[in-house]
Amino acid sequence: MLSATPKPYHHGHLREQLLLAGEQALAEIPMAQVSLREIARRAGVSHAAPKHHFATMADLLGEIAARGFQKFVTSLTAAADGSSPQTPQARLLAMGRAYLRFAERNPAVYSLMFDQRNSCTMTPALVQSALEAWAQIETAVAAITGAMRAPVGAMHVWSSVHGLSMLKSANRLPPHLTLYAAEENTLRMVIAGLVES
Amino acid sequence: MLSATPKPYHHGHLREQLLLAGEQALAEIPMAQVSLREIARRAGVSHAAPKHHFATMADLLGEIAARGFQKFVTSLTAAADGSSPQTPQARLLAMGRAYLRFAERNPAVYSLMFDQRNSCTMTPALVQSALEAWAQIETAVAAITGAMRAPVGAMHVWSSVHGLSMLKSANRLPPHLTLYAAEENTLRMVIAGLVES
DNA sequence: GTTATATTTTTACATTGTAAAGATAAGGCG
DNA sequence: CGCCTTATCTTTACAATGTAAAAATATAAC
Repeated sequence: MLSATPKPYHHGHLREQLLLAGEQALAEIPMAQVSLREIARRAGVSHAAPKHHFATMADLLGEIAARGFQKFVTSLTAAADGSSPQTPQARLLAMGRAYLRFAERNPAVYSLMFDQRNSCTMTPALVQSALEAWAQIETAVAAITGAMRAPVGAMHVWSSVHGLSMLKSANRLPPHLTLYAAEENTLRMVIAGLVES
Repeated sequence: MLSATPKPYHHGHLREQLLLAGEQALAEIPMAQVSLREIARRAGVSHAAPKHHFATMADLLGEIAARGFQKFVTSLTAAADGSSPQTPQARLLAMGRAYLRFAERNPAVYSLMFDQRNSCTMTPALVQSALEAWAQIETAVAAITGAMRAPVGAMHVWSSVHGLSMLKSANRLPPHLTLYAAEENTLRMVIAGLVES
């Protein structure tokens, strides 16, 4: 009865194209203007076409967020495994820098990944990849603090970099700070807090 | 020609009532359902009535956010000046706890205060009260680190508590953490990072 | 009391997300 | 190949939203 053909019928790859169009829109226009109809427009289909691939807009955004988390995990891994022999601290520092860079380069997707307004659905894929990211940081922290203290330590680290990213993209940091140096110092303080607590 | 009467004409205090209705709505219903028309409904006026008091919905929300920052500053001050003789660390710890409590009790207003989507206007009042909050934390940090390092230290502290608040309200913290203890530990690590860096 | 002005309501419009019905093309099967 | 089922997309429709303009109404000034 059912064909398991990977390619859809008319458009080609509408589902994938909608995701790409959504990501493109999030990168190009202010978030408030990203609508389902706008995404459909960019994909070159009618405004109701997405319905058969995503029941609701929150589902589409949820999948975009999940994909964001995957790229995010990839970025952190790449940064951590970058230059070969490292101390655990240097490794965590590299991950922290990669974290901040990802948030800076993908502000809209990043804010979707940590959305406060339930505008994106918590699909299993989203939860899954979010937990992966968490585990990744927890592992890096464990190498410094030991497994016992890793959960709490990871929460400390994540809170700091997440908070800094959000404050920055929301323009809620006071103007008299030179950002780059402040970021580096924050990362150092976070790690110091880990070690000394 | 112009009267500087503080009380409006028909309704009584529509401007104030709209702000109250907005705050009430933010506290009672999910954020996605808070609309200008809903707020007008709660104030018992037509959907276009707000126009003469707030040019746009973002302006109304901006003023609600500004008021949020004012209450926020008040809460932090109260917590800091609570029990009389304190070490600088104890004082900062109390402020950190008050910060987390405010965010927990007013999640919608809090997320408006740090809005990512430009859904609220950056009125001068908003900027002003946000800077006050910042100065307050910076002062408390300066008592520990000295004025020189206070700006960077304040950024570290604020990032941590803000990040933790957001992660919590967005449900992005892993489930296996017992929250209260983790919060206390995070605050301790933040302060340790301040001192030892 | 009359007039000017501030405030609110009515009415209107473009846009949005979603639902349902209709059109279209692909695949299965004779 | 020809028919039919099914997946995909479009058309059409509807309720809700933010904003704008016009009409109505109450307050203040004189």
